[in-house]
Amino acid sequence: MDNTVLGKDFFNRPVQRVARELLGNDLCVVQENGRIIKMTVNETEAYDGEKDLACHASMGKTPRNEVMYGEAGVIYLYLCYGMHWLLNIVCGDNGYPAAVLLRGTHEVKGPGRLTKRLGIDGRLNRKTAIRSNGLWFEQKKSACFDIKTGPRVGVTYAGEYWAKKPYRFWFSKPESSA
DNA sequence: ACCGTGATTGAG
DNA sequence: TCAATCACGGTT
Repeated sequence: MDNTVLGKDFFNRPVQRVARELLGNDLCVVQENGRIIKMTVNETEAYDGEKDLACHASMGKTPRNEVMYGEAGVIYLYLCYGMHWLLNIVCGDNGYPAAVLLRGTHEVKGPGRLTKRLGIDGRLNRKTAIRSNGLWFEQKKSACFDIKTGPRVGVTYAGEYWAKKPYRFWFSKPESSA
């Protein structure tokens, strides 16, 4: 009984919808030692096109953000503040720059700590999120309910309109009511 | 609150 | 070339 792997069809949709529906599914990574880590996604953010002033593509295509203009389901990993690798998956139609940021799982809170725990870095940038590349997503049957939305983190520079957009999505385990 | 850290970016 | 900026996290 194979778990369903989320593929291009899943990510090739409006990024807000992908960000919301990715919650509750498993992020899977093969470590250097061959061991597989699986964690439940519980926080995401949507970055939606050149019009979105918080999106890396807001200034048009550059060497760094070029991958966002490509095929859905491809990994976008970039170094933030010189220290932290941030994991994104390209979403939407080819040619339209959008991506969902993986901000956290039930096991690890924070986008920088997440990649550190997973042991991933820029080597995965521009690779497709499939098992043979060592990073993929598996659909989980467990219900994901009570999804919350709110402003994205650390994007005040984008101006009030885009900074306040409810493009951040998260939910809590039933056990932890807090 | 403030700072480490270095790639990225646009300007000169 | 150069300096400002930055989708963070740890410490004060």
